[in-house]
Amino acid sequence: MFKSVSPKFNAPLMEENILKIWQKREIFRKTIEQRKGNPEYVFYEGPPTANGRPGVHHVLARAFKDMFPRYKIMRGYHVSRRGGWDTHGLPVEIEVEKQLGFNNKQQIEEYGIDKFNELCRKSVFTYIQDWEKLTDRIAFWVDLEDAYVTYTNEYIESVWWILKNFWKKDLLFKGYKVVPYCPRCGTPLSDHEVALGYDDATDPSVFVRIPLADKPDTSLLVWTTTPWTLPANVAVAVHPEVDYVTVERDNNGTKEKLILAKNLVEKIFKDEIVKVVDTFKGRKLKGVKYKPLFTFVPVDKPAYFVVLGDFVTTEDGSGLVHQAPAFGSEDMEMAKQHDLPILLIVLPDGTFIPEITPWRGVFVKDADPQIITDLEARGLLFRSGTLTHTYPFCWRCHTPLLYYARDSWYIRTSAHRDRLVELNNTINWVPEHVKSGRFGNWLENNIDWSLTRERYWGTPLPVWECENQECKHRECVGSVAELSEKAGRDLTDPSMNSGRDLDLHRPHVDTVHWKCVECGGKMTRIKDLIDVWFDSGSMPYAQWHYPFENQEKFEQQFPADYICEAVDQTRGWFYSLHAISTLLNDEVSFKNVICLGHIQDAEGRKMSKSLGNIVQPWDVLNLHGADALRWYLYTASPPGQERRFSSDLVGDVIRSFTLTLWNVYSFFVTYANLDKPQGLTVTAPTNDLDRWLLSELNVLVRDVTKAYEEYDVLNATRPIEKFVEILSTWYVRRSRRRFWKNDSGADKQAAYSALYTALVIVSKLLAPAMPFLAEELYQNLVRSVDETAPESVHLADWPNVMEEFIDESINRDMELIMRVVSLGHSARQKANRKVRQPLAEAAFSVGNPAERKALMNNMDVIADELNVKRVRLLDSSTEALTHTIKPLPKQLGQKYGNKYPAIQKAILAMNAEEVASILQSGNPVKVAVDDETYDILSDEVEVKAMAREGFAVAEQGAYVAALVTDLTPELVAEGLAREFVRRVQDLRKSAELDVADRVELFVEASAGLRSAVEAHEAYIKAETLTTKLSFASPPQNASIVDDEFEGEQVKVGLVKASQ
RNA sequence: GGGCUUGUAGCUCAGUUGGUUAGAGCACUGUGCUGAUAACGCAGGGGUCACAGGUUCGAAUCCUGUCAAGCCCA
Repeated sequence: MFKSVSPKFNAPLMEENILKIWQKREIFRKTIEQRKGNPEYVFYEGPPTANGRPGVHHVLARAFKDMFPRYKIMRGYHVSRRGGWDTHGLPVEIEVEKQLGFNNKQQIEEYGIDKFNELCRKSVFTYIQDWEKLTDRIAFWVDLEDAYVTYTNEYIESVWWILKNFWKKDLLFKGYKVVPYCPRCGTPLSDHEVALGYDDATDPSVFVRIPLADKPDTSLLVWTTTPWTLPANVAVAVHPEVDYVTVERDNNGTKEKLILAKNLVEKIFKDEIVKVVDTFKGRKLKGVKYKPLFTFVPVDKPAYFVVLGDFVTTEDGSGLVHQAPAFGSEDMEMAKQHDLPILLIVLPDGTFIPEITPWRGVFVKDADPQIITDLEARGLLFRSGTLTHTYPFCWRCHTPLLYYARDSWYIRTSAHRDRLVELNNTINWVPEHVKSGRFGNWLENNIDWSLTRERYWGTPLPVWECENQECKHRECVGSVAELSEKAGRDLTDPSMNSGRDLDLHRPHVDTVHWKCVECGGKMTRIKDLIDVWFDSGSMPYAQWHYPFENQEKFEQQFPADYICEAVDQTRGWFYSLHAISTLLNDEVSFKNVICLGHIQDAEGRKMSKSLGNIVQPWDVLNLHGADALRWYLYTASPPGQERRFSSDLVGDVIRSFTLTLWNVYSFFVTYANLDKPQGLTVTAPTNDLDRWLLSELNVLVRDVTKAYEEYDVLNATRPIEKFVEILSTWYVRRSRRRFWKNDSGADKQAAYSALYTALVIVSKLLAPAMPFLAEELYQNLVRSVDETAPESVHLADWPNVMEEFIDESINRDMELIMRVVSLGHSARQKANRKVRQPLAEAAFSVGNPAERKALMNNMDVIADELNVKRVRLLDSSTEALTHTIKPLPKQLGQKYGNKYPAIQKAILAMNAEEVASILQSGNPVKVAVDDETYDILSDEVEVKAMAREGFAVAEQGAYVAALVTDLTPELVAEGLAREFVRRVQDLRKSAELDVADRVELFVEASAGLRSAVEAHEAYIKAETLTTKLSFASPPQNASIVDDEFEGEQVKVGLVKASQ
């Protein structure tokens, strides 16, 4: 009937087999095709770069990416899950540079951009097989055969189309950007490169007087470590909220006044006595004009006044910050805000321009002493010294970096700031705080998107400029056709392009020129590439080569219902997607997003190569399998939280969850194959356990479904664990005898049906999260008996909630039963009465009438679990009871506020029995405190009944279990019989008999035990499948056990009976 | 330096509008149960709820500050 199931469980082996089945039957393809024509559910794959090996953090993202499409497919949606690869950018170039032994851009240019880019193109897919293997093994179903690739001409053309669109809307513009720049290498450095080169440096530390324009005796005191930037000064920044002072002091015989931050006075003047003549907030200085220090370069806009900036600190310096927009990014921001002039007084080689006459051609750092001398001569120098601090150097040549304004192209995202925020508010973020927190704040403080990258392997910025310096006419190109038209030849036709196929990368695209329409000059592409994030953010359009092809496909696949990446993507992919779709379509590009936390090692440190604490995904997969790994990632902590990770933690999943489920499954199959039950569908269960199980099962379906709809991964998974636990430890354990029964009556059938239904539905609920185990169960439980059923659990429909089975009261009642049984066991333990020894009676006290009723209805279950002859309620009318009372702080505290402590004290001072009897009759108790009387109601005090004597008692809250522990000779005999059965069962097991084998027993026992065995012979024979029990010496071939218990001796011999 | 997040038992995590003695699972110890189980039941040890103030009758929870960790930005 069913394929027999080994109780041994080998996850990796099972999973490999399932992989083969999926592959052979093309299940993934079928999950897509089967739902063709149904509503679309759209998932976007954030493209990874394949030029590094995939790690555990990639498994994390891919596991979360996988589960919702799987769920939606089972709900009947059509989900095409297209993969993608991010193939451009600096990391790729750095790989190739390493390979070639290069360490600067000049070497690349000498080597040839053409050849260099070809190597980049190949390098991108170095590890693609690793990626494909891992993706396959963890069952991330994504279409990699038809994946989009960002370096293709088609992809780039779509990106160009988007840029042209922005150009037409005046959203693409040229400006300045201050970047860390190496004057020797002549190149800006990426953040990553800057981080490589920090070192200690000794720089000048200079305080300068800047006299006010209309009060020459008063100066701003300004501090800088880069005197060479002073000739480019155009403003001074102060913090609006910081206190500033004007101090008066003696300067070589004349009085002078200086303005500086109040709390820096002591630090700057040390022992010198200065007179504070005025104190004021920084904002009062706004707009105050001063005399420029230098006037080498004329300014074309208002300059030389005080501006307000939150970035100003009073940790060092003077609290007044000199602003040279060309040489500091904060300075540049201030320049944009206040429309300040930008004085570019340094050439790309790091020397001053000719206009700076005294120091023309001098390297700026070398000019520092001369500038200081000049200031001193003019009486503007207040103090000069040196300062040692960490400063970035070029990691290649150790030249100190300059912060330096370079031409840069921007997208005017700040013009749509409000819309970016509005649209973001419609997105469902998990966890929610990212929406208004990290991502929302970022949008609210949006600055224009700097696009330019001065590199080689990336999407070229499609802007051409007239070489004529007088003209500089610019055009943006939005398609290959447009470029061909301008160039006057079909760029896609190799015969017209020196035999070359079209390639939109450098250097080929740079060879396309045309005549300027304004002046007839030569149009040449500017050299810039664009930020790779623009590539990935264009993916909704560019993956389809939209709008040049696939318009319908695009319409159907935009926007995404769901995306998922780690939290570091807030300003990466999440932003680039959002910004592009907002500016282009005025729409969101994704509706739901799970933002994952990072993975740390078992000690909570981040995983890094240098610490050597990286967990390799394959180590975990080979040991525990993909399901356990996935399940761990889903259930361990909320998705947005960073999580500690180790192989051992994944192993716990197997022990605590997988094996429990496997054992239930194996149990079912074992017995079902013996009994061959007829029909396994559930109609109207009559057995209480079945009714309870099916009720819990459908609550589970309801809750898990709701959680999936809300992208709540924890609640889509953890409740299944809980259900499987009670399925195993309560339902199966309580139902065991129903399956053992010899007859095949209706009750047995019902038990099979209920358990079967639970297992099949669990396998479906599990399918999106544990795709392998779910399939294994489904194939055997469903497919092996029903060839018309869907071929795979992943082609099956998601289970519907059968509301008619849900009965909250039966769930509550069963929970109560479990609770009182647990208390009963506790009482047994205290009385030192083991469970095998039957006891006469257990009595309980419970919270309310409904619970009393539930207890009465389930007395047989409780009696059986606790091995007692009788179960009843503790009853105050028939036995002496004592009561305890406990005032409840929640109720009384909220009602009486600060009078609560006194009231509580007063209640406890009263006679507990009196209070209990009043409250139990439903009347309020009157309590007097400080001349006031309060009515205390029955639900404001907990009353607990306690049996006074003759019982072993255990309690918890309002619940009490009391056992009668006195033993009669009959009870003792029955206990001995059960001990005897236990020995025989052990013997059966050690003799490796089959579950259904019949045996003969030969017994030698001391007198007490012998009479107990005789008294319970029928019970013993039935329990142990014994056909004949004789008090005689066992034969030679018997399995034998000798034992002693409860003061009795026994020797049992066991022989398999001839049937 | 700024923003966001996190800090509860040896480990992984719950903890509701502030309210009884801060919980669960794993691990450990004891004990019981078992013809599905690699299990399971009961009990025990294990806590400065990161730290310091504040609000309150009452704070793991609310407020302020500090420390530590992670990410992003400067």
